[in-house]
Amino acid sequence: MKKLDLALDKVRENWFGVLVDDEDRLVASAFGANKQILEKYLREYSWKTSDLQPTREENPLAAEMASLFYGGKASSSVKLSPQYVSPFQSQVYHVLGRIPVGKITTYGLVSKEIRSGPRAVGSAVASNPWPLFVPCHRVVTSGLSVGNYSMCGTPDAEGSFTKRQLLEREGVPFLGVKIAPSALWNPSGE
DNA sequence: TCGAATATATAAC
DNA sequence: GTTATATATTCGA
Repeated sequence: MKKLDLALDKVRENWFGVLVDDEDRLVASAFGANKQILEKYLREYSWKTSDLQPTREENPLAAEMASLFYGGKASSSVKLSPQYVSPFQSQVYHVLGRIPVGKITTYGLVSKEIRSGPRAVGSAVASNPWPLFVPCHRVVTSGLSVGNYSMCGTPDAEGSFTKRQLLEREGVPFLGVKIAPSALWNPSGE
């Protein structure tokens, strides 16, 4: 890898940032209301994983990410750069990629699918470098409450609120603070 | 290597 | 509602 580029875009009240490698593959993505926090997060991720500091560039992937955030569809051709995630993380993200739009699954069901434990799945989902592109917001607790969500690396109430909004825009039905059981998707296909 | 820290699940009160 | 305990993976001293 020769270089990394960092691209930022603002749509309505949020900033969207992507880190792409020299083959235009997505290394990491992040979003949030605060541009400085967003950029700092992506630069630190870049430094920790590759020892490269990215240059500032334009990239259409940032706008695509905004589209996903506001309920649009992904253009199918986004390539993810796999080199900075563990084998265990890859397994988890493969399962997440199969969750249909408008459905959710739980940390426990994902862990059964790959013969691991729910807590380990939680850690892997929390460290997803490609939020929105890998739909980690579609994983919730076994009690069907929304659960936690990190933005720029930190989980908080704001994150959980955003997670719920994402799910609602995708058509996931809520009953009060819980998700309707009809929206549950089981990765084992039963 | 080991101990602590997780975006958990389950059972018990 | 609250604990207590089991659990897999990761990270740092």
